[in-house]
Amino acid sequence: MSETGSAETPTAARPYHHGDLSRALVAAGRRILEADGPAALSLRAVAREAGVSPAAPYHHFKDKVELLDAVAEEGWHELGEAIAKGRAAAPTPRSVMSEIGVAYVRFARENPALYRLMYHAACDRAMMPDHAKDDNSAWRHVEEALIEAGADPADEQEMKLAQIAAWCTVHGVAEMAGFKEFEPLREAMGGEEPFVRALINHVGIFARRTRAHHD
Amino acid sequence: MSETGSAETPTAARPYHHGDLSRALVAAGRRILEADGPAALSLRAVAREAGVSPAAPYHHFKDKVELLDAVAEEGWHELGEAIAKGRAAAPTPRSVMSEIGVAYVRFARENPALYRLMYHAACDRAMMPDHAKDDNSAWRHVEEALIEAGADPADEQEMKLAQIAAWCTVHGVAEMAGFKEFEPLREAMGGEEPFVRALINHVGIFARRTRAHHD
DNA sequence: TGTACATCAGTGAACGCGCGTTCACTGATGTAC
DNA sequence: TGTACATCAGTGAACGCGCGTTCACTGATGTAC
Repeated sequence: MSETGSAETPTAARPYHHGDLSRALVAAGRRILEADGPAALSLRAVAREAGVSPAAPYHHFKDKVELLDAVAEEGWHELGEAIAKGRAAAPTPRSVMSEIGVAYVRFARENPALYRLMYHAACDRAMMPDHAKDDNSAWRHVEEALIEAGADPADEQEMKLAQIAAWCTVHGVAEMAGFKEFEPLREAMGGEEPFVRALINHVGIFARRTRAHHD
Repeated sequence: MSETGSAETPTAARPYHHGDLSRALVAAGRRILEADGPAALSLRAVAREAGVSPAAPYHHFKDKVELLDAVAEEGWHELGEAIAKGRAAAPTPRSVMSEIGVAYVRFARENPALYRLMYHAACDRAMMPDHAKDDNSAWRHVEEALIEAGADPADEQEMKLAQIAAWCTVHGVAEMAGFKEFEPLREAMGGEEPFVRALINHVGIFARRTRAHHD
C-alpha cells in the first residue's frame, strides 16, 4: 500500500529481482482461482497476476503442474488448520467428528475452486503420504478424533474404513452443498450452514458412532 | 463393418448427408471421454471422431456447451437405468437403498469421465427438474426406495434431506473410491466392489434407517 | 414422370485467441581476491 | 575498500499448437407443379 517496504517485504517499486517470487506466484494463483475459477488458472495468467513475465515462473517451478501442486499443497495445509479449529471448538467429545466435518465443508465451500484443485492433485498424485507427516493434516485430526470418540485404534482396517467413509461423506457434501437444485430446501433450513450440519448429522458416521455394527 | 447399411443405419460408404449426425456426435463424445478424459473433449475432437468437418456440429448444436449437455443428458439417463437394475436386484427390502448406492457408484466408476461431465452439467445448470419428469431418473428411484424402506412421504423436508444426504454420500464415494492412497485397504478388502460396499454400509443412511433420530 | 427450385446438411479455409514452453538476452547480486 | 567475475532471476520475443466459431461454398434432398 505505502512504500514502507521492509527488507523482507519489498512491496513498493518492484526491484528487478522480486525477492520472493515463488510465494508470490502461489498467492497469485489463489487469487485467480478465487476470482475466475480453475479454468482460468494458466501459468501465463499467474505470471500476469504476479506482475512478471511468462517465463519468470520457470526459475521457480519445473512446469505448470509443479506450480499448481504448490497451490494445492498450501490449500491442504490451510484445510488442516481449519479442521484443527473446528475440532478445538467442539462443545462435547461426541460432537468432535461432526464439527470436523462442518469445518471441512465450510473450507471447501469458501474456497471452491481451490478445493477442486486440491482434490485433483490428491486424486492422481496421492498427496496423503506427505500430509501424514504433517501433525496438522486433516487426516491426522480425523484419526485422533475417531480414537477420542471411542474407536479402537488396534482395529486398523476398521479405523481406516471409518476415516475414508468420513472423508467420502464430507467430500460429497462439500461438492453438492451448492447445487442449484437444493436451493429451496437450503433456504427453508435457514441457509447453507444449517443445511450442511443437517446433512452431516443425517449421514450417521459423524453423528452417532465410530464403529459399524450392521447386524 | 460391412456395407449392409439399411435405410436407418447407413454405416457404410458415408453419404454426404450423414443421416443421424446428432446421435453420432454424442456417441463420439462418449468415446473420447472414455479414451482420453474430459480435457480432450473439444468440439473439434468430437467432429474428428465422428469423421466430419469441425463446422458440421453447428447444424445440430448451438455451441459446444449444448453438445456437452447432450452427452451429459445421455449419461443421466443411463445412470437411471443402472439404478433401476440395482434396485430390482436387491435381495431384501432393507437392502434396496444399499443396492441403489452400489449401482450408482459402479456406474460412476465405470464411466468416470462421463460422470464428471454429468456432475458439472448438473452443478451449474440444475438438470434435476428435467429428470424429475423422467420416471426412470435416479432421483425418482431413490425417492421410491426411501418410501418403500419406511420413510414418511408426508414429511417432505425429511424426505428431501434423506435423498440429498444419500446423493452426497454416493457422490463422495464415487469420486474417492479410486484414490491411489486407498489402494492398500482396497486390495486388503478384495477389490473395489467390496471396498465400495463396505464404505456405503459404513455410512449409515444406506444401511440401517431412513429417518434421522440423532442421539 | 420430369423439371425448377428452396432447403437442408455437409465442406474446408480462415479468423483471432490464449496456451505452455524455449531462447538468447540482461540487469542485479554476491563472492574471491 | 575496490574490482573481476560467476551466478542468479528477471525480460520479451518467438515457437507451434489446438481451440471455438464464422464464412462462403456446394452437394444432396424433397417438394410444387
